[in-house]
Amino acid sequence: MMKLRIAALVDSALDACVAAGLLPAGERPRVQLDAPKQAAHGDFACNSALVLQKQHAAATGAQKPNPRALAQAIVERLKDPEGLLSKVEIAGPGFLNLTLTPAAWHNELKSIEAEGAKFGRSNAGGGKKTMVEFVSANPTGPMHVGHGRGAVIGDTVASLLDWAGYAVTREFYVNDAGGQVFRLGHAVLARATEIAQSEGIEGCAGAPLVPLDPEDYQGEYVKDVSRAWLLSMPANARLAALTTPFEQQKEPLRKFSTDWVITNLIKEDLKLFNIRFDVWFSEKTLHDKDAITAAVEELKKKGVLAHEVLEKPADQKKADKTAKATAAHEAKSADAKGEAKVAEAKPDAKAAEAKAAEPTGHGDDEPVPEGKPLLVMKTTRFGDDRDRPIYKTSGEPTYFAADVAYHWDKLSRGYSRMVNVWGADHGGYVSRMKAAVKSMGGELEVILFQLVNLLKDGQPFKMSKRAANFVTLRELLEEAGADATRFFFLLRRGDMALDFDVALAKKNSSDNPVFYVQYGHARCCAILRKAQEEKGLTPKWDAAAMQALTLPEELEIARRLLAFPELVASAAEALEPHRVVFYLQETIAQFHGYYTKYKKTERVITDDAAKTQARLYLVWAVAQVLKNGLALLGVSAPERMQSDAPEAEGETAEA
RNA sequence: GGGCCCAUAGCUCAGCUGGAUAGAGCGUCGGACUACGAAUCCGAAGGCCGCAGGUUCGAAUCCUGCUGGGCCCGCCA
Repeated sequence: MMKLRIAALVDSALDACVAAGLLPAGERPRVQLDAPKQAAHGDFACNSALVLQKQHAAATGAQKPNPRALAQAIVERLKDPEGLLSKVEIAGPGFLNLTLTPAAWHNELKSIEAEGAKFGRSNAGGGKKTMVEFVSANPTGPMHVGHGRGAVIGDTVASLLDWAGYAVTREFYVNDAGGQVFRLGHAVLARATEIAQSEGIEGCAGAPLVPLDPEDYQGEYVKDVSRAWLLSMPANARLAALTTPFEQQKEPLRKFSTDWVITNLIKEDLKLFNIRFDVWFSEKTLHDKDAITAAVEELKKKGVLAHEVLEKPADQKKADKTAKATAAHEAKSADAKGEAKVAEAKPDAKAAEAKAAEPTGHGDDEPVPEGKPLLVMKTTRFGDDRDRPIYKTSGEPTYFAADVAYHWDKLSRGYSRMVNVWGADHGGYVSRMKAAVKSMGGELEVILFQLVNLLKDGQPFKMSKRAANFVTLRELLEEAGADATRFFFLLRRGDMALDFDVALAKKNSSDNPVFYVQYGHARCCAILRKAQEEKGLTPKWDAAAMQALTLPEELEIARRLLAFPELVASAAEALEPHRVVFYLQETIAQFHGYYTKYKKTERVITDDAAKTQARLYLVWAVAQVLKNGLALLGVSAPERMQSDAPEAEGETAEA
């Protein structure tokens, strides 16, 4: 990377300053080069003289720091054996403004051709074993929009880390243990007895109705599971299954139901999104192989466990809390970490509030006996505000305990970097889990993403027929298409709430950011096509011809394209995929500007062979970088845009 | 009551881990095609970077305290 080469030059100039006694020996902040906003400030601005002004003063015995003098000393010692620099200026309080020769950029552009689809990758991560755990939706129902955002952020962060040279594993933690999955099983049985009567499925006659419990999952999809369950067995076995008490078949029901949901709902949706997981990790296997007791043993050795009587949590507005809990439950919120609720209409919250007022006897948990000591993890020592129980009064492990065991497992599998992607509503879980991982000697990074507001032409968007309160992810995908959905989910920083306008996402015009970028790519392709068809020209890097790239806009584009690998690396480090989105938008905007400005005077394809060859290569390079960036985001880069004919509704699909 | 996140142009948001005169899109107003894709571009107007302190060569960025908004605060998962 060009920046690193220049930084190295400055660094050795600083060494020379040390040798001359102008700076103290030893550690110093690394050389930082910024891309200046002003073109007049050159290609890179270096602040070393400002950063080191005090050390300089101390070493030279000067009364007052004099950054410009230091800058001067650096410039005098700056060696440039390759002749990369055309101008070095001291500016302002003591910046070094460095300008490269056009030839330096021309030569560097060759790397885009050399690396092709890999341009943008680096080995910044040094092959470090890294896990990104994301979605981890409960296998109890369809994914909703909040899961979608988590899925796209997680997948793209994983890609970013991969591009930045980490050895990445994408993992889905399946919460197939605990109370919720049995509620699904019970719902499936109950619905099956309904269907057996209403749909006259063979071999079911005479089965009594099992009533659906108010705590069971109410969604329509449960009937699909029930139907599949009945059809999965021979007709002559159905009546027996329908009449066997739930308690006696809860485990097989659980298994069938969660498997079905994962296969037919979750995996299907992820497929539409083009997301593949490397590992599906079942929570149940942790229980089955006693991983929790094993993890507890480890924690004991580390001295982070204790027996404690837990106090009731601090006072809260009770009415409010009950209302919320009910509302959330209504919409099925006892979900694992992939979730961020879709903004829901106020009326529902109101309804829930009203509901909470009546004594519905809703309580999915038995009263907890107080005053009994429990085995807890001392997470407060690591920044949590409350110690967390490992086992419930009933003796069962808590969800937290399983998660601790799970992360212990991750650590023992050798993941030194662990990233989890959670919805903002799990914010309260972060410090606890970080504390737990820290006590086990690891470090956990958590990306918390905020909720999604679905809009259509600025108005709240509603459509769900199947899942009472939520727009499902699949509905959104069918409405907006995978490309637009992915792009829109990445359009904002994760810690910002996101307004997702479905109407905008479908629009074929430049106010639709996905379209804008894809169109830009297609436009470049159109130029390349024309050159091929009319002149038989193929873009390729040619040292002699490249000298024809002299327009300032052309060099700016080159500089921007060549900064792509660095951008990817820093976006990966910050775990911020939205940076790639902005980069792509800005890059293509710059190209459009250049193109329009010169379309009458300095066209790409002319009779000037060298200019044509050089510009063709530049256009090709723009397309290649856009293509790579879009690939990184999981969005297609079409070579032609579909015409906006009124009947054409579909998504432009291209790999 | 406590914890996490957010506050930047009329609206929606960037701001590269502390750099020089704070940027983009939408919206408003005014312009540019006999086409290598006008599905685009150019220009203008628009700012107390929520408020008040602090840190330093230098703050939208870091620290503290306020104000306003979101999420959360079970032995549930």
